[in-house]
Amino acid sequence: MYGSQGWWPLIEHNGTNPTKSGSIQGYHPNDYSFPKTKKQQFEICVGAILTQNTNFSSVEKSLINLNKHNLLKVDNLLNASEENIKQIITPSGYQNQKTKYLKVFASFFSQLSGRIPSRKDLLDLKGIGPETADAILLYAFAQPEFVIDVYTKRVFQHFGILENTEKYEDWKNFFHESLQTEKQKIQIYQEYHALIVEHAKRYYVKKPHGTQCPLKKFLQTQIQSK
DNA sequence: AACCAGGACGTGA
DNA sequence: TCACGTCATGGT
Repeated sequence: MYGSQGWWPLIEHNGTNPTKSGSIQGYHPNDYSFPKTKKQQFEICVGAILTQNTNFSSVEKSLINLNKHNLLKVDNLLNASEENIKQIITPSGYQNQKTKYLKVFASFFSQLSGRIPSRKDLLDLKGIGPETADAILLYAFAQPEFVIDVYTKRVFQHFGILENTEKYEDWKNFFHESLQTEKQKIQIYQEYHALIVEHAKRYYVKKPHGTQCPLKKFLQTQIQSK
């Protein structure tokens, strides 16, 4: 129903017909060949950190600001002063801590020199938790790591699939086990998470969550009474 | 005007 | 391990 979501959005790309509106027109539906450059790869990582507990439309402003100052290049971000970065990423909030997170990650990223980071190495970085690590791995490095966010939990706990109190890894295992396809796995993981977010934004923001959810038509028998 | 957004960290029990 | 407070801005 919603169609391809075109995640992860990029502020500059050569994709054709970005259909989704937004301040950066960066979505690229049905094109899973991104990131194409190291700068785009780094931009996705920066966006994943900036979007923690923040609306992505606010993150877009910060990303545009960063790009305007040419700070989406790793080396330039490493050389920038913290005060400068703080001011530039103010629109997306938490600028004091996120500036430090970006500095730490930029240092890590530059030392990768093209290699794919391990999940554990990412989690050891201050400011990178399980969700941000998986978002970076899935969308920036095309690794098969399903992303679990608050929306995912909201939708699937509504139908009694799992409880919100389950651990992050348990939620992730459920999706990995349910999506055991070798074919197009990365695309499916990327698309499915984006679709969950889109769906949850429509039916799981206002409380009580999910009252108008059209999936009830298919899953009603699984709703657990409380 | 209160609520929340594509979380993570630090603390004390 | 786990529950809870904190971090900041901007849109609805």
